[in-house]
Amino acid sequence: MPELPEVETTRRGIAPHVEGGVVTDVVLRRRALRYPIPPSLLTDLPGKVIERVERRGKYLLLCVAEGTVIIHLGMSGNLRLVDHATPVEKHDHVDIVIDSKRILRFHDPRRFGAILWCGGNVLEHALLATLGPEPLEEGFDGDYLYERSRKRKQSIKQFIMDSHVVVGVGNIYASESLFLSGIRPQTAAGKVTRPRCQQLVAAIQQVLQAAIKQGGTTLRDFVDGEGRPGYFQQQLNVYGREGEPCHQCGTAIKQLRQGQRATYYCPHCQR
DNA sequence: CTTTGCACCTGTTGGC
DNA sequence: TGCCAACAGGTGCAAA
Repeated sequence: MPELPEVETTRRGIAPHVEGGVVTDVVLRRRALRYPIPPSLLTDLPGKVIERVERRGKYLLLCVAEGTVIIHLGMSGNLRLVDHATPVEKHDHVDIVIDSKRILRFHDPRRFGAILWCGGNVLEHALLATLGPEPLEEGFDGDYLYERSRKRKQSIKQFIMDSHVVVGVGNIYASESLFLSGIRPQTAAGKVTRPRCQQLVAAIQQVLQAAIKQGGTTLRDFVDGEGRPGYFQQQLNVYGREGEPCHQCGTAIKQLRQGQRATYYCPHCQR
C-alpha cells in the first residue's frame, strides 16, 4: 500500500503526538509479520522516551536514546493513533502505548510489514545500510541517475523502483513519474539520455511532493495517523486507468506487466 | 555483478 | 448466487 508519500504522511501525522512521550506498554497480539517481532520490543522499549519519529525510504523510525524501532508498513499496513476506547479489530497486531493514554496501533492484513528493534546506529542496520539516496534530498539528481543507469539493461521503470538506486518510488509513482517525463516504461535504463534522466528526476520529485501535499494516495485502504485517507488518487494520470483517455492527448492508456507488476502509460505521450 | 522469479499473506474483484 | 483464479500500494532472497 504505502509508498514514500504515504509513509511520510503517516510520520507527520503521528510525530507531534508521539515525540517526547514515554512508552508505557507494548502489546503484541500477533508476532508473525514479515520477520518475527523481536522479544526485545517488549523488554527494551517500555520506559523509554520516543525522541523523534524519522523516516528512511519507506521505513519509519521511532528513535529512543538506546536504539530505534524500525517499522515498515509493507503492502497493506497502517499505523494510527487511537485510544483505549477504540475497539481492537482484526489484524491490529501491535499496540505501542504512549503515556498510558495514546496508542500507536499497527494494523496489517497481509503481514508483509515489519517491526524490528535496533540498538546502535540504525543507518547501519542491514536493511537500511545499502539503500539508495532519498529522492527529495541532495544526492539524487539527473547526473546521479544517469551515471548509475549506464549499461543497465533493466527497464527504466524497474530501475527506479529499485530501492538501492533510489528509495521510495513504488509502483504507482513509478508509472506517474514516467508519464510526466514522457518516457516509455519499457526503455532500457542504460539508454535513457542524460537530459531525460534530469527530466525523470524532476518528475519523481514533483509527483512525490504533490502526493505528500495531498496526504498520499488511497486506492483501497490507506489511512494516515489519524485514520484519514489520502487524496492524490484524484490526480493520477495513468495508474489504474487502462483504456481511459490520456489527460493530455486523449489516447487510451495502456497497461503492461513488468516483473509481475502492472505498469500504465500513454503510448502517445511516452516514447 | 545484474536480472529474474518467487515467496511471504489476506482480502477483494471479476469472470464464468 | 457461488466458486475460483487473478490481482493488490513491497522487498529480500535464491538462482540463473
